[in-house]
Amino acid sequence: MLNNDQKLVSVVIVDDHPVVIEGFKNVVNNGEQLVLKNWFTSALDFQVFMEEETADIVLLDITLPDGNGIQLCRELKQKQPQIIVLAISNLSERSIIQQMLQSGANGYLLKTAEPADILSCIKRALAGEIVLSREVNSLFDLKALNEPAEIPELTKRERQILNLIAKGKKSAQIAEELFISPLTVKTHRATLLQKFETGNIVIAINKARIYGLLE
Amino acid sequence: MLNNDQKLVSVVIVDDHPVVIEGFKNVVNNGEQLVLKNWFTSALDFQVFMEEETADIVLLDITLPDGNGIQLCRELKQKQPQIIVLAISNLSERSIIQQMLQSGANGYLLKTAEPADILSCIKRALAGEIVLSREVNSLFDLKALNEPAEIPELTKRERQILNLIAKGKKSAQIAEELFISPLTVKTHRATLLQKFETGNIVIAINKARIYGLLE
DNA sequence: GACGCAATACTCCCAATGGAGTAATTTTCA
DNA sequence: TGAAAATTACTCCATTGGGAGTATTGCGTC
Repeated sequence: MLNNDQKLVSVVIVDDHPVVIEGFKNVVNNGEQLVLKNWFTSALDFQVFMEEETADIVLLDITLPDGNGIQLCRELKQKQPQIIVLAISNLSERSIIQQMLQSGANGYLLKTAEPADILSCIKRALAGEIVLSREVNSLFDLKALNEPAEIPELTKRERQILNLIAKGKKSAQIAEELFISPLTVKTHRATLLQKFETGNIVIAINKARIYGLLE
Repeated sequence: MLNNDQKLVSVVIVDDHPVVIEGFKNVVNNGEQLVLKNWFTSALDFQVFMEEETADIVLLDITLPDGNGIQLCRELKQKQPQIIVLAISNLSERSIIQQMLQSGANGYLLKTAEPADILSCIKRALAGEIVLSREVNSLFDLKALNEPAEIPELTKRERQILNLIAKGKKSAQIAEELFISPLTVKTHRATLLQKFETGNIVIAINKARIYGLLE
């Protein structure tokens, strides 16, 4: 059902699950004027591609094995602000949605959203709207989401160590694995507790999980 | 590429993400003789359907909003042992794969698996093999996965305390909250570590989460 | 009423974690 | 190239957690 007087809209998908990409292919193919330009299962490949190329819409998973979507979105929007970025995620935590929108995303879609809902969001985002998929919309007020929220910014090493802690490894094991002193692990651990504003590593892990900083 | 002298293989998909279902539709449509019979985004709907109907293959997500796949698989296999159940999941935790296989699943696929890998697994499962997707296979030895694994049986109090620990509360806080001695909390904590066969409470929490013992 | 089990509470001892600093070296990037 | 940030490593001290054991009370149930 192509409308000849409107140009095609190119879409790029970033998600570490090939099956999810297959799913979005279906959704995109059912959308008017939408053409899938490329897809990626890693943040790095996507970044390399975006150095040279562009797209009209990027569907961006926020939890990727080699990077976090919030950061990715921020960087992309700095270089190519005209691109419409729609975050896709499992998480309906208020703070992470906030973070994503404040990083310049044009919308936030849950992976539990129906294809029709996704297409409607894409269409509205193209028209300049900031969009939330239905379930997110029913949970949060878009206006209220514009208050500032602080997700701690972790360094690579800190994220790496937090992930190991979250897997149940002790400082000594982590030190051995990373060829550093247990005392250094202790330092990172302390920094993590500070950044998450808690004195309990289990709480830090929980927050990190919510914010999508794990895995 | 249908082969007329072989009958069609009916597939049912259970996953709470419509996009993932769309993806599996693509994968199934590219498979020889595979026909998608139905799909569900909730455990309950699936169970109701399976009371009256059957299928050759069930692709079963293990994390569902209203149930856990391990239990679902066990129940399904009791009623209809001929059905080939392939678990699909994000988790590559040894213990959960073990648990799934011991609940009668015919295989375990990661959501990060490539479509070709998934089709190959389906084909081999149809031939009677117990299959693991490529990445799982490289991590674990199938034989080793057949050692018995058990979900620990927790008492009410233990589950209650584990939940509080998982929320990041310390023994002292828990004691205060439950009007018991911190030493009693310590005893329960020790019992939990024993039952989960670990010396690290984070690992106990992770296992409990996987087994659906939390919240 | 005897038995099993859950829940309670304690002992001693040692290892691990958390709090608060200081500081050198290496990487990153403007 | 120079400044800022990240990574490394340490000190001292207090609190918490983990290992191993013992023991009492109370509640179902067979």
